[in-house]
Order: sequence, then structure tokens, then C-alpha cells
Amino acid sequence: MALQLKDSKEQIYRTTSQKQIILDYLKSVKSHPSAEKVYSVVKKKLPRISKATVYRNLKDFKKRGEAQTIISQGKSHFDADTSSHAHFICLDCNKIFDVFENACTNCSVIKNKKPKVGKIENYKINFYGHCKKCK
Amino acid sequence: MALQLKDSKEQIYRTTSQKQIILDYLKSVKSHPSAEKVYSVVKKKLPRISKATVYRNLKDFKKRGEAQTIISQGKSHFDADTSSHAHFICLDCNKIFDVFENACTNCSVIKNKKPKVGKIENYKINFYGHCKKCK
DNA sequence: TGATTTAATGGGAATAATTATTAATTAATA
DNA sequence: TATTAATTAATAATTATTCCCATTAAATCA
Repeated sequence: MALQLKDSKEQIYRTTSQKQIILDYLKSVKSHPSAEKVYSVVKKKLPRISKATVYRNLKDFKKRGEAQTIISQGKSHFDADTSSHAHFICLDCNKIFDVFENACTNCSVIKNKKPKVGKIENYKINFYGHCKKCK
Repeated sequence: MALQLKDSKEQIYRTTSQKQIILDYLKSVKSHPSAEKVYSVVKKKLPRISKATVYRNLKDFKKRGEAQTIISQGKSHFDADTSSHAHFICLDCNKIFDVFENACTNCSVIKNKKPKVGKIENYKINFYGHCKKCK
């Protein structure tokens, strides 16, 4: 007998050590690492892991709502903290910081989620400036 | 006699037809075109223009504050309207719309420009959702 | 537990956006 | 108009990311 219906559209989600180690690492840091950085760190625990596996899983985590991305320096950076918060990107050192202070949650557009052009599902706020260390 | 001091750090900014036609096009639309789109349109007026020239100038416009970018679909999209406004990106058709309605300008973080992590120079707000046409 | 099914991986090639290089061109100005 | 350096065209190089596919290994059940 089939393990699952042949005509089922949804795939079974399998847990693998690769997935778990990638996600564990992401959850353990607040540095917003790039895919390349995740790869180099995870490679220490799983020396045979493929770069494609890292990219594929990071993308999947995002789709599943287990991570979000911040684009900086021409590449994606990942954040496993999906709670509502903004990001601050330093124009000098390029580090990415979390901003939990009232990130516009009281603004009418965000509250209503319906600007003239459509209906908001989610949003991103990025601040650019000089971090404490750099200035 | 030298046209400018040899030890001067700053370059002279020269007006070229390429620059003007690219910027004129950008200012004439509110569609937030990608570099590739700008290239294909400008190419009609300047058939011999190089893709590198388009990319170089778009980048320069941004640096000089004559344009801003919105990253979507893995590439940069350009907007010559540098007034304070947010963007709405449709998750279905991927079109980018301007949102001029109260884009969080009253939020304390943005007003004070000083979250805990540093000093804000500028910021970007992107909304993601479904536009009028798509839903 | 072993067999079966198929999702996930590894490794490398492919793709796409952007940047670098450099010889030739041209805008600004004396 | 001649000079000088900024800009361009053309193309090669780079970089981040995705695709491809043979192999591996979760999940399930007999």
C-alpha cells in the first residue's frame, strides 16, 4: 500500500540533520549571517554538506515562516527571529542590528493594512545609519 | 595650466547625453524599472549605449541622491522620486507601487532618528501584499 | 526488522545580476 | 582649438544563487 496518496499535492516534510543544524545555528545567533556564512559554520559540524543544501533550506525556512531575510551588500542575510521588529544596517561596518523599539506599529497604514494600492500581508522596515561603534 | 588641481580628491561631474536620457526616463515613469528595463528603453534613443553605462549611472544617481532603489525579485529597481514614501510590492504580479500615505513619519524611532543601536540617516519601508488588480 | 517510496542531499554546472577592465571618445575649459 | 581627465562601449570577470541528477536516507508499513 502506498505511504501517501499519489495524487496528493503536498510533499511530506522530512527532518534531516542538515536542516536541524542549519536552523539551530540560525536561532543561536543574532548576527544575521549570509548564506555563505551559514555554510562555512555548518560545514564544521557537517563537513560534507553542500552549498545547495544550505541555500535550499534557508529558502525553505523563509517560505515556511521560520526565518526572514534582510538584503544587504547584494546578498541575503538570515534571521530566525520572526517576531515583529525592524533592522538597522550600519553604513560603515555593514553590520545588521535588530530594532525592537516601536517599529511603526502604531501607524495607521500598518494598523489598517490597507493603503490605497492594496492589502498588506507583511512589511519590512530597514534603517540605515551609523552604529554606536562606528560613530 | 591644469584644468584642476592635481591633488584634488573630487572628480568633475560631466553631463553626458547618456546620463540625461537615463535620468529623464527614470523621472518620467512611476513603474520602478529594473536596470535591464532602463537599458532596453534607453537603447531605443541611444542604440550604441552599453549595459555597463546604464548600471554605472544608475548606481551613481543613487549615490548622488537622485534616485533610490527597491530590491525585488533578486534585482534592483529604480525610483527617481526621492521624496519620503514607502513601497508596496505585490506578491502576485510583483509590481511596485508608491505609498505616500503616512509612512510611519510620526513614529518615535523615525522622528528621533536615534534607536539604541545608532543614528539613522535614512530608512526604507516595504509593504508586501496583494494589489487592487490581483485581489 | 526489512522493504518500499520518494524527499532530500551533494557536487558541479548553469544562470543572472552586477562590476571591473581598458582602449577610445568626448565634455569642460583654458 | 588644444588639452586633460572623466566617461563610454565592449566584453571579460565576478558573485550570489539556482538547477540538475544520480545517490542517499527519512518515514512508513508489511
